[in-house]
Amino acid sequence: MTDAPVPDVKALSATALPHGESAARIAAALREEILGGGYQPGERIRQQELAAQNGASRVPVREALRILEAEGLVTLVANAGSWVSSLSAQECKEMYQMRERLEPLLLRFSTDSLSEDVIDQLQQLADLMQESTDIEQFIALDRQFHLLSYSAASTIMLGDTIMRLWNRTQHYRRAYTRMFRAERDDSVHYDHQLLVSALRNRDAEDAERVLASHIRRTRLALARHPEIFAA
Amino acid sequence: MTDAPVPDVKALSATALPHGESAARIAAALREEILGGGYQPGERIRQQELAAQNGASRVPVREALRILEAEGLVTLVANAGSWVSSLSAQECKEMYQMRERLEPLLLRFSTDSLSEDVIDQLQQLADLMQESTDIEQFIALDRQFHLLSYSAASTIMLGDTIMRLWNRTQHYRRAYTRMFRAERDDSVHYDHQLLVSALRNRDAEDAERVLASHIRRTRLALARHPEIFAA
DNA sequence: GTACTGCTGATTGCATTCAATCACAGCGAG
DNA sequence: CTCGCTGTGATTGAATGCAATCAGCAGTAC
Repeated sequence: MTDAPVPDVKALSATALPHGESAARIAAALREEILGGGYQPGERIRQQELAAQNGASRVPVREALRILEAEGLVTLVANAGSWVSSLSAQECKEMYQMRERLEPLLLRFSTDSLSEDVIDQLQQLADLMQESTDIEQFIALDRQFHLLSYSAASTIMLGDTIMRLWNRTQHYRRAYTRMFRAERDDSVHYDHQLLVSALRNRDAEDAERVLASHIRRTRLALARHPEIFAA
Repeated sequence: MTDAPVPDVKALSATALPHGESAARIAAALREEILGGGYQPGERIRQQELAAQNGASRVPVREALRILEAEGLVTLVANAGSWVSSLSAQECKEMYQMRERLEPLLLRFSTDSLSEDVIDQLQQLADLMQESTDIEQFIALDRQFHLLSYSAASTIMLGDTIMRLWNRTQHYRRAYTRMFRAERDDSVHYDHQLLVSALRNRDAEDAERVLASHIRRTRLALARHPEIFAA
């Protein structure tokens, strides 16, 4: 009972995987789990449990937790444990203000190099989102849309920082989306369409402005629903 | 010769320090060492060595390296080793562009809450810098000046991100400072004086503009000296 | 002389093991 | 009944030891 329940599967996957990537792999798995909603903010993470799930010992798990701590997704307290990070309304607002200034910059870097193909894909994603009824699907499409619009930018830290901002606010964006659907606010979709137009015209200036407004609008909408951050 | 040369001191400090903070402590020590110029970009970091220096085993050292990797100060490659991260001219430019957009925001958050005392200190630091002849001292004062100007802002991720940007570019700022002294460029000092004035007037708009120009000017100056990034 | 192969030492990656710390239940005193 | 104390179980922190991997070099074949 104290041993792993599926030792054969564990051995199978362990031997198939390369030596020297455990920490990164575990971190990636946990990250996906958190972003996907499998863990709630404030939920405790037990090292032993994670180790068993990934067929590894606690040492690489601890390294993985350090990685996610640095990304802000997990909070570690010495001798106490680790929890999925949660945000206050204030912190979330701050991150949206950062996004408001950073993402237009990344978009500018991307605009000129975007292929027509990718812009077509963006158009499709925007249309799909407008017709989407499933919340999880909408969340995924929205993320895809924006990240794809940045995909032609070859940056190091800027893209990375923005990814962190997206990840840390992911849970609250999901909570907000539930509200948004109730309120039937279509401005999000208009923003997306305007963005695609600006990109097609290679008008970086306009694209920056539209994107800044888009993020700002979301920030203000979030501010109107402080109940999301009740914790 | 393979053992630690000062086992007594090691034991002394180990027992005096709390249990459960090793990784953070080692990370902090290595961070200071890198920022202080003790390590050069591209220099290799050996786990065993670091462990011996800090009187710990390699396990917390590995956690510390993961922390610094996430901060961008260290680069890890599986089964190969870890090195102090180095930047290309392109990456450095990118980080300065990020700073150009983010730091004015942080300064805005800080402006209203800065006490007159702190503004006086800023004035003193600006004056000291102008008279400073030692490069290391100038670097330290400049860092103090800007971080102090942000000190009244109570942010979570914004301040953190900016600190990372400062840290990752620290080595190249040091290299640039050597150039700057040769070129006798005083615009840096004028910027600082203008910044103090704006803060004293509580003119956040003006402070933002001055700071953005200040950072932009440094970025352009760095771009004129690509030889700094020869690697 | 050059390219390839196998070996050796050094270094990293991870599992195991033990020590330190904390949370909490149960008990007793006021 | 409330407050404080103590002991036990659970959980984390870190040291040790072994396996996996890599870099460099000697030796050999061509």
